[in-house]
Amino acid sequence: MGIIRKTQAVSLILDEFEKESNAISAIELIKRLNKKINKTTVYRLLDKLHDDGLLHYFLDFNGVKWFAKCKCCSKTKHQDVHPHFQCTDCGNVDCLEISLTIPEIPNRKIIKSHVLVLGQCALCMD
Amino acid sequence: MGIIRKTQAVSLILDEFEKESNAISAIELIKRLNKKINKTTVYRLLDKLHDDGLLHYFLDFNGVKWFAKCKCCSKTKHQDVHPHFQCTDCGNVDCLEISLTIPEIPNRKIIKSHVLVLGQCALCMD
DNA sequence: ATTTTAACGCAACTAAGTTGCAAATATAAA
DNA sequence: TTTATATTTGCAACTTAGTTGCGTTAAAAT
Repeated sequence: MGIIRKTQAVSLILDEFEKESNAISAIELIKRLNKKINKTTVYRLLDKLHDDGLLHYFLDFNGVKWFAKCKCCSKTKHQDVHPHFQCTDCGNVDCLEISLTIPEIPNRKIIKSHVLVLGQCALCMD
Repeated sequence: MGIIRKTQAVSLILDEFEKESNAISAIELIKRLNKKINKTTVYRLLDKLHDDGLLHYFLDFNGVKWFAKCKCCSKTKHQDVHPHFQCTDCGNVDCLEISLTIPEIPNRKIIKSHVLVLGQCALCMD
């Protein structure tokens, strides 16, 4: 697919990711842009932005889809393979700036892996 | 919660996990036991078996719930923290017998983590 | 300015899982 | 071994997150 036209909806979504350093769930984004963009469009654009390598996504502990800006992905390959962290208290999700290496596993060809860490973030810790 | 009565439904579910060494998705289990147990009951019992430390569960790349026998969990603590592997071809999921250590992260208290690996299993590799 | 084609909004749908409640069944008590 | 009590079950209806089809709107190419 890929983005072809720079529409108003595309800018609105990209704006949200500009002013937010954390990841944003699809649900949250739909809430924020409610009345401005239809949820179908939000889902479709998130997909396209992912295809274009502008965003990456992952599922949290509840199976909900979260999106975040890619720092080093191209249209062809999503290089951004880092763990994601979800706070039990505030529910916020962000990308961890560490890289984990999954060891080779006999008799299996690893394609990719997802690491999701659950815990308390700095703000919720005390 | 916890299992209190050894009912027919409980035995049927435990049987499925006896004859299957891999993980089983809730959906698959409901299909297999269709006509024998209602899906509400299946979900409820899976929850209870999890609470009792007999099963552990995790979400796959599609956000679908999978359950597998615990090898070393108690009612109070789920120790079974190992990666899970999903095959792109056959869709089967199983537990990897390796343990990964998530490094300490500054300013965060880690509670638990999920590692999900996607790839090809031995049977689907050639 | 007109045409072409992609993007959008809406309503209706799907899939996975949950909830409330009455009926059935297991266990405890008599 | 029957009766009483309480847990389990099945059913239908609901919820939540996300998807699909299609007619309309809006970019952008001509």
